[in-house]
Amino acid sequence: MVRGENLKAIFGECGISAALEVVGERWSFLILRGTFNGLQHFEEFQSTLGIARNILSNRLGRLVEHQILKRQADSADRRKIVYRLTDKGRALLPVLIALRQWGERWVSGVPSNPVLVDRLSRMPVEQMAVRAADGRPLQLGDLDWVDQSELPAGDKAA
Amino acid sequence: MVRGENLKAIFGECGISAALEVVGERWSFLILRGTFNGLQHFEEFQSTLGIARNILSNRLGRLVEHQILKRQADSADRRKIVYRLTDKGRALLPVLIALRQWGERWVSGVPSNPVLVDRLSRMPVEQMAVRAADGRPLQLGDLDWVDQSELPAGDKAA
DNA sequence: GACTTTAGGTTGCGATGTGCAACTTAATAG
DNA sequence: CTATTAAGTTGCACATCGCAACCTAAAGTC
Repeated sequence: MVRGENLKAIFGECGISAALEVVGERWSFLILRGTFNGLQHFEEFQSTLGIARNILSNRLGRLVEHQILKRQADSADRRKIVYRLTDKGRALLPVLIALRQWGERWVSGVPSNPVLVDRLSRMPVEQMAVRAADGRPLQLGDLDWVDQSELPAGDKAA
Repeated sequence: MVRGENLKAIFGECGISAALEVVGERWSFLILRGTFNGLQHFEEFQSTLGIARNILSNRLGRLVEHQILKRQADSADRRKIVYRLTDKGRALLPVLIALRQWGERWVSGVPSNPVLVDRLSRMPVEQMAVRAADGRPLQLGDLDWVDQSELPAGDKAA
């Protein structure tokens, strides 16, 4: 399966290109990481990330445009603008964590400190993995691409 | 937790920046998606992705340099060069799938066809999620960042 | 109320990155 | 032995990035 002539079909419809059009630019992921860690204001992003002001302005604008962040006036100080994650933005958490875990394991080598834990159990979260419906982690060789019509009826999409 | 002064500590050590230095450039993810879907040769990437030849050459070189792909001579045709995923490259699968699922759900709107299924059960894979040790999916509010030293002893890192 | 500082930008300009087309070099096919 | 294919490289135009300086409006300061 997935060889030769039908590659183009797969590629054309793939959600990855769609995602990258929205968050694929340099700095976008780092800005999002910032919001997940509590950054809210322009000057906070600028000083923490060291990004150029014009680029930051542009990226925040694009993220707002794509409804990944929302731009709100700060009620306490009318000079300030608060950038907050939307549901769409929050949904990027698995991507960010998968990227972080990969970077730790394969690039920086050491598990980052602080560690991400389950608030209740205080235990570190699992390694991100592609999983079967029963929770089994799947490797590349355990996967197939099939046409929607070939699915056993009534399955929810992945 | 994670407010104000200790933000910089978190950011500096975060695996996300490490990961992005290696795979954060434009086209890198799309090239990797290609390899996961079976692309192997320069001309295959070029014609399928529509990327400029000089950029493709540069990106493949960088991915090889970072040991995400390996460059092998094709035994059958000595003009051809085969680009293959290394273990480090294969380990990016969760990132790619998380990105794909997000793009499907929040950008393109429709689940992509073909669907990624478990080879054995023929059922679509689970939605990628950050999970507790017991497999429970965790939302942002269910998570905390803690210093390594605060962990109950003997936990494996996340 | 004038004066300074802070927040969130915008503008200009040089350096870097991207995309296209043409060229190269080596191996293979006819 | 000529043509074609694979995998690049080179030159050049154009877009994006990053830095520094500037701008505007709202707070704070006295």
